[in-house]
Amino acid sequence: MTPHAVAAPDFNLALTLGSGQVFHWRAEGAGYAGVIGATPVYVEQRGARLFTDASPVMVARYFALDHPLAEIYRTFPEDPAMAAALDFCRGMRIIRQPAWECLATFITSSMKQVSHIAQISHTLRTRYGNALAPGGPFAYPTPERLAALTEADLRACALGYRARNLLKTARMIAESEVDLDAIRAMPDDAARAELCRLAGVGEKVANCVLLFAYERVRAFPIDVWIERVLREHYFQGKRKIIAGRLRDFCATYFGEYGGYAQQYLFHHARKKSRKDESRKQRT
DNA sequence: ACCCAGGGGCAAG
DNA sequence: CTTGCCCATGGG
Repeated sequence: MTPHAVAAPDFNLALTLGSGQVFHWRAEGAGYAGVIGATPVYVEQRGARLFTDASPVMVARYFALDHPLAEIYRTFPEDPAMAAALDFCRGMRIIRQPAWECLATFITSSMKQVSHIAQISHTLRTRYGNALAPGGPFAYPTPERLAALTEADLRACALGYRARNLLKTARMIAESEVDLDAIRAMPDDAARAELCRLAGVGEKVANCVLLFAYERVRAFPIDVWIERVLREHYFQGKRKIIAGRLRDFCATYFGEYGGYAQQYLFHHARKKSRKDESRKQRT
């Protein structure tokens, strides 16, 4: 049943869900099944409209259908790498995730491939999350629920060394040592510093949470893929690249929607690389 | 048998 | 400020 229609111009649902910002949606029928907070949601795209069984207002907000995409594209720098990424990713949006599940998921993302992050998320949800209907789907487990577990419990979910960090952070949140709601009102730098107090959260993970959960569309996470893109297309020939210099460059060059630019460059680089690999195998 | 993945933390230059 | 090393686990 998908009784509600939502106008969704300049939007590509499949691209958005497959771009490595959220990890629990799965293809079902002609659309996708997932969870927004504590609400099970089915959504499918037909042309410039979404059809969903959930609240249209909630769906439109989650997928950030109010972001002015045309205006965002006008702020992108004009260079070949950015142009190729835009051409490849047109219609992708930076969605608005609940802060805790975004934070926890990116703590588990350290040195992991996208497919395995999804696997970990699924295991945590099914083992320790609340069932939102008989047999699922499941909400992401609350900080309180995870805080009551042992490190061994989490290691049994294939978390490896990340188990310690997730447990520590869950306890810090459950004890109100860090207040995720209060961060919403802070300026970018203060919010980032506050997030970095949590176990397993450094600059990269903090920027992911700022971008994907706190609507800080300027936040620019630098992971191995983005660093590769920067070296190849923006710092060619330079042997030594100071980390701080790289951060300053990204903060200024990509402009007020730098987080969008980053996500387009990231997804394009990842998919292009996979295509290159399969091409290499065929020849 | 390798190599790499949406890193962080800590010690040592 | 920087580099080096360790931390687990799965996919290619």
